[in-house]
Amino acid sequence: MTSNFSTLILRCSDLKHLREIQAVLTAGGLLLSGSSSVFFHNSLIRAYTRLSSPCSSLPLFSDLLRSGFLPDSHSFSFILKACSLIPARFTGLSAHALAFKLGLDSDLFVNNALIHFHSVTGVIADARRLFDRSYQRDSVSFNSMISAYVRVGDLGSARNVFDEMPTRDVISWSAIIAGYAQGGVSKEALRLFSRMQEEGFMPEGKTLVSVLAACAHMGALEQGKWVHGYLRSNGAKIDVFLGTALIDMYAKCGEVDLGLKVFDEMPEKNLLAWTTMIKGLGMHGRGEEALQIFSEMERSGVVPDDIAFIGALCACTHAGLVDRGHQIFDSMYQCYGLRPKVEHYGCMVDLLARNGLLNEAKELVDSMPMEPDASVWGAFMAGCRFHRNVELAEYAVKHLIQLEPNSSGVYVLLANIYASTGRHADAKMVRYLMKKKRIEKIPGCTLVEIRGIVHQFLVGDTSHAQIKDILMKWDEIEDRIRLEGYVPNKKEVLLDINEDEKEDALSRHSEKLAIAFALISSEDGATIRLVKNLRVCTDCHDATKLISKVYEREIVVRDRTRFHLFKDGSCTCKDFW
DNA sequence: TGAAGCACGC
Repeated sequence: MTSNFSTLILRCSDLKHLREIQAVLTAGGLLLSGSSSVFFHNSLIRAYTRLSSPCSSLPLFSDLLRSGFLPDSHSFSFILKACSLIPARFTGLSAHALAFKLGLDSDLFVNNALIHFHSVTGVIADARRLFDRSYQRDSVSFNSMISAYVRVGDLGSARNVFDEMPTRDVISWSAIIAGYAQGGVSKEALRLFSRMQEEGFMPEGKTLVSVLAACAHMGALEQGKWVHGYLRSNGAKIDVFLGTALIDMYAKCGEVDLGLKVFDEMPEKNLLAWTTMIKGLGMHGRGEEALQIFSEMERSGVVPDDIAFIGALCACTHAGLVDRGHQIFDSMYQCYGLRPKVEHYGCMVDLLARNGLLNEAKELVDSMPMEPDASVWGAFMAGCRFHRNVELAEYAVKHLIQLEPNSSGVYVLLANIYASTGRHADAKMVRYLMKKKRIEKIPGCTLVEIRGIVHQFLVGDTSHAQIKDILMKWDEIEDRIRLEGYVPNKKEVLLDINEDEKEDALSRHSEKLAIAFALISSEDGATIRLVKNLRVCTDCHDATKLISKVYEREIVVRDRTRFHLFKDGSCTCKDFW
């Protein structure tokens, strides 16, 4: 009978069924008496945790203690897992104390569960102490420690543990790759992924989700496609995690239509999948489609959360859909009882300000129920720059500088506004202030993938092996686009230099270096894909439009916030960004 | 028995 029930519990795949089994066991008096009592409690605790209901596990553990039976090492490892998931620090600490009293804390499984529990709920030093003192260790102990460091963003320590492991397994590799991917160190994540394969490990779904995130971050389309192909050729089931990661990768690598295809083929979509698709379309300026998907999501019964609303509002911003933005913003509370957060106000201010409704944007900022943060003022100020409104920009700057006194962005934006409206003395003053406060500009950086290898260019970069050819190519490009009407736009050059030098500085923007390199290194007619860390500057935007025409190339540029597709001399952003 | 994965804002 015991084994019958245990099989039932083990195979149980839904909560309702599990509760029914528990009721039968209780009614039959099997839970609180007899030799199988501890065993049944353990199985139920484990099953509830596995079915994502760890809160139902806690009372079972208390019942076990009250009944007078002594929990065994299984009980402790299962309840600690539940406590890690909730997370329930107090119960976990009590379990730790009891395990210590019973001498079970040195058991390998219990100790590993304790390492995990402490790393999730407490101080990482506690987890480390348990790891260092453990009587015996296996790969799980090491893996738990790696992920503990990854969780707090301490990649150096995670890597040390990884390097010290006597034998690594797929999970060790997945954990360290996830760490680099989450920390934005995408290049190292991809490098480790190749090393993992060289050492003969087969990646699993969870590994590939992290790899795809790294590809998305870097704009490494070829490598991302390789992962997709790998999944297909292995007949792997694309679950909601992998599907979402693929959609995100395709969208962030400039191929949002391939993302749509993955999305349509997904048998099951959760809120994250919908949100990723909405945001992906929005980034490409396809606001109408994004909002259609948003409505479809609502119709399918998935309830949007505040992040989904950010996606929908961003889509309105990139497509200039002011009225729809207002409707969606209002529906947050009216339809779902969600109070807009400061981020949603930020989106609305962005939407209004970019569309020239600066006064309306200012009214919204002034009437917000919470203090506007730097992103709200930043959005407002970007709108002021776009529409060259110096007075309102200065108003924004006063607030922005208080909130972010050391951010270079504010100063750069302000100096650009002054320069572009002819107030050169003021622009100079801002530059002087930056120098005095030792605020450094974030250097512009552009990535370009050529045949699966990602090359990086910084502004004024001369470190690339082919830099001579690249600069020569730029001279040729500039000659050809000047014939089409290109005039270097010196207004946005911040450096305190003469006019000729300004042109020189412009021509060394990382985006131009990357395009010149791509033109040398890729086949005629191949699409060029760039990823930038900042927003595209006006001069690069003008130049790129003409390059797409003269060289008959499609150029896809992902900047800090959205995509630009340059083709035949124009851009999908309609000069609006 | 245990350990690893996805969306937003800058």
